[in-house]
Amino acid sequence: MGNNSKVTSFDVAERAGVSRTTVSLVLNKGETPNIPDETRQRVFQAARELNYVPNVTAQRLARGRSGTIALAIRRPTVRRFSDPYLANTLSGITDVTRTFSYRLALEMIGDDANAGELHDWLRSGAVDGIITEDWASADDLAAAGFSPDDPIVIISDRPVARFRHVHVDLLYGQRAIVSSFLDRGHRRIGCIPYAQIDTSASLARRWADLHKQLDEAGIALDPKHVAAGDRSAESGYEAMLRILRNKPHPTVVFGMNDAMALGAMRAITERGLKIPQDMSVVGFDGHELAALSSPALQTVRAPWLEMGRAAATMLMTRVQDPGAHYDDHRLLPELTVGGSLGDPAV
Amino acid sequence: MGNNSKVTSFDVAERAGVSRTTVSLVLNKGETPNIPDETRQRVFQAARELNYVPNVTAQRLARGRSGTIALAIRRPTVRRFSDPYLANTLSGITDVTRTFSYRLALEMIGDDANAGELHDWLRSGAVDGIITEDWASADDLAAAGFSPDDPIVIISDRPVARFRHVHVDLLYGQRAIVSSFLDRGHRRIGCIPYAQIDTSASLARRWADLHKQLDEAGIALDPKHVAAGDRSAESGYEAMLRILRNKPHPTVVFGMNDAMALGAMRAITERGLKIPQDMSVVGFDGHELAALSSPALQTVRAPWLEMGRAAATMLMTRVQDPGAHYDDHRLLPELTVGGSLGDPAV
DNA sequence: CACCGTTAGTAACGCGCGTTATTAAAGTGC
DNA sequence: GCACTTTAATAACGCGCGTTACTAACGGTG
Repeated sequence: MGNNSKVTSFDVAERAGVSRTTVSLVLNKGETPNIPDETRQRVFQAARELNYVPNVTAQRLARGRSGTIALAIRRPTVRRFSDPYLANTLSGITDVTRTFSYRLALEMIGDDANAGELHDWLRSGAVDGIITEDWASADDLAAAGFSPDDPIVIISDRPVARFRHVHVDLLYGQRAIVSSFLDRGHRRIGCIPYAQIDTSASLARRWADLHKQLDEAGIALDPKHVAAGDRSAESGYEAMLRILRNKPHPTVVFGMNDAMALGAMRAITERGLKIPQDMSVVGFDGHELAALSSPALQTVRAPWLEMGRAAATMLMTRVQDPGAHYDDHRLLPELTVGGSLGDPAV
Repeated sequence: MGNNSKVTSFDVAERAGVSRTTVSLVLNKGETPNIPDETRQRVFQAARELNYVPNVTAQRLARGRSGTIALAIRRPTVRRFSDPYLANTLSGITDVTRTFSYRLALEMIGDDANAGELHDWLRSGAVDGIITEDWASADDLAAAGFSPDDPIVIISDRPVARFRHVHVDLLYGQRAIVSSFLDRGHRRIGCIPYAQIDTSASLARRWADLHKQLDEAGIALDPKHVAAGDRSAESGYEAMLRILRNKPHPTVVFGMNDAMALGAMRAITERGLKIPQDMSVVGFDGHELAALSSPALQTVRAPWLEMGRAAATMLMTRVQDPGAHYDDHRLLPELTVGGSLGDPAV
């Protein structure tokens, strides 16, 4: 319906027979001593009649705040997949921003993203704070100009010195799942890692720690038992087919995310092998469908939802009060037992 | 590191020994006739030395554009699930916004969301355009003040008169999947719909059309063969258990999304029934794991990624040129054949 | 020398609103 | 009736930048 052309606070003021200042005071301040109720009502009515909507850009400029935080997700262009990480992280964050009346800007940045871009983005005033993830080290951020006092929260798989962060201890979770099959005596270990390991600090560390843990157990990964996927279930299926081409087969296969692990299960059973009698499979993520496979996939549930909430809460606290104290936040993945893991086949 | 306090274009101008106007011209206009190269370089250098980053809020105010589009997702607070819709829609949209150097604001609005909020949001100048979804009718939007000329793109399961929209013909897809089992002679139909049917126009239409299609085939749904879920696989599992409590069993079960259908498959096989010999299952969505179940789930793949791309492209075209012509866009889900559908059990 | 086009650059306004400092009028106490 | 406080409201500035219209100096031309 018409009335499209901009209505400004000036128009409201004119109609209410007051000054723009008064309009602004009435509309923004809860209780202002010097404005009698009668005047307030006049302003409200004028605003309503004109269907006044403040220009938020102007408000942001005047207030010096954008009322927005950003989530900078590092992610190669991957698609056609179902994503527990994204869906739950976003849910957790928006839960919090909503209670603060803040908006969320979503930025998908590439693997090659430069911390400097993030810093400029913050300095540009486009956002009041940033949640970001998966940096090799806080040094990258410091080098880009970030100070620990800046409104930035880092989601990381390990503690981040000095910076605000949410520590989701994926290595702890991975150790748990790996131990779960090592403890049963598995020695021939198959693995389906991500192909893009070198583009993600977190994946690189998981990969390195896996080797370390196996080393400690006196086990070496046979390259023939390793085939990478791209995070999709389909790729896990294909990777498993490659692994199955060589004998002896591994006695257990570790899919580094649940989707790939589930793909692997499919490949294994298609070959006529029984899980877990002939071969065990374990995953990592907490995909909702992991519990429904036959047998149920043994995995660890990563706390994506809680992570999103924690990161957003920490950031909003900082945004509202620059001097706010913060507590380190560590979240632990949780082992989920499933029938896909059994004793090693003889 | 240091240098934190705002550097404005005024500072750059001062350092370069020119006026703010010149700075603005140099930094924004590709070629400006009246500025000799020597001056340009001085400005660039001053900006670099001062580490100048323009205040985007001020730019937005001056330019009258926000450089941002919004995705308003209608979604009840559901969590801990994997989401092909969200992940792929977002991928599709950000693909496009990136090429236009636009930002994406993500707004999770509730079932109860009012189109008026969206309209105000647009009028507030916070965003230059909106992609939204799942409205009962364009009348809701028109009533809220939206005009067909406004920069809004509606994602819908049916054509939307007058408004820019991407028509993802879910009913076409559903008809295809339903026909696929009707044609095989199935008459006792089980169904796992969403519990929140009445909060979603699209779900309500799918539900209504399902009845219509069954009617046309002379079939009525037995209430004992219907149990609702909340979209999660877990809920589909439980719904299926409820359905299995009554005999005779349906010969086929239609899970209205893949996650629930996969949950149902699990419940069925746990009861010792064979799929599809004893009972068939079909789904709807195109979940990446549907193809990997045993047997593979027969379903229809909804084109979420293409939908995101199409919607964003259409919106960006409108944002850049208010008078731009647009073509209606219709996308069809695609039947995916799987072994989970067989002939009706005797 | 008067005229004029060109070059190089800037002053000034506008974007729409928040906020501080100030004014004008009305009320109070003695 | 005067000094003083309270009430009611506004003028004016600032946020940082884009853009238009205008100026001043310069160099050529007849």
